[in-house]
Amino acid sequence: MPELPEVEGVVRAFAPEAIGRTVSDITVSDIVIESKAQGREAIIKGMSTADFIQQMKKMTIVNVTRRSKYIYMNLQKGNNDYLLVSHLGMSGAWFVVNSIDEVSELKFRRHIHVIFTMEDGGLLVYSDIRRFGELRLLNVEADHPPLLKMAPEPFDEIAHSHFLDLAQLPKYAEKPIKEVIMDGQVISGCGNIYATEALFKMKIHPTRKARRISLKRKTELFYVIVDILQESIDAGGSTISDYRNINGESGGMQNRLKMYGRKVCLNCETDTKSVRIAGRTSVYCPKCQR
DNA sequence: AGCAGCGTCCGGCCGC
DNA sequence: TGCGGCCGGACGCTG
Repeated sequence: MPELPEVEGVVRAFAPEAIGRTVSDITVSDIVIESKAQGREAIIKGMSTADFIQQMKKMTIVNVTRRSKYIYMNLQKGNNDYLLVSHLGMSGAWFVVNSIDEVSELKFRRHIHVIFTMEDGGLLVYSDIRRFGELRLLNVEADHPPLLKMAPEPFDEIAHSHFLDLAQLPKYAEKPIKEVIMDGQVISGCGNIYATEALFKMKIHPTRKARRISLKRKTELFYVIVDILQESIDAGGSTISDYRNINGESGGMQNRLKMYGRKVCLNCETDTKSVRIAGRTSVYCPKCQR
């Protein structure tokens, strides 16, 4: 599943392919059209399929950046600016191809839901096996208020003090630390994989209450998360389950994970345990993590 | 007002 | 082999 490092990899590969190109036409899968027609918010969020198709035509992609786990595509049409926000959910993937036959893996080719045909004839293809992803066309970021509530980028200077300020708030005091570090308003981009890794490295039990961790240890935890995110970016992200980079490329971080998905602790060979925190499975070593 | 809890968006995959 | 249940980012709704 794509977290911040995986999205960063997508953006780095996608941006040079997409910037400067103009959308000629949009094709939406029958499945999404039908789901939307029944009133569900399937992939295309906040507007009808017809409106999305109509508005996206003639849009020129002028920039592609990452914000937390979101891909932000700055668009222009005439004198107006727009923002297309793409979240990959559990299984979203972008492909830059000349024909959908070039989407080589069957399971991605079978779940192509939005095709952007560009004026030069090329295709920007959005595939999403489980349809948890989103495409949201906005005028400005503020038109979707939850985006404004995201924590700063973890690599920004202010991210550390922001993290400490929020993590010390009474409303987080009794929460499991893993839930706190996976809250995108506290620190952005840290999902299940990297939260699991950071807590293992810090030898902190995932259910430990936030208030039971000193300010000093919280600071250390913050920088461990940042370091792991950076290490993963450098490794090309983790290719787990349905995550692929542009055009199906895999990353290398999955081979460097020390706890996520493990049955046995690498430090002490104790069997790992798992517990559900905030609805998600959390793996930990009962001996190393306290 | 703010928040906890749950439903929603799904198909791959696992275990029986 | 067939099938029920599990899994999960982030938002929206409800109480």
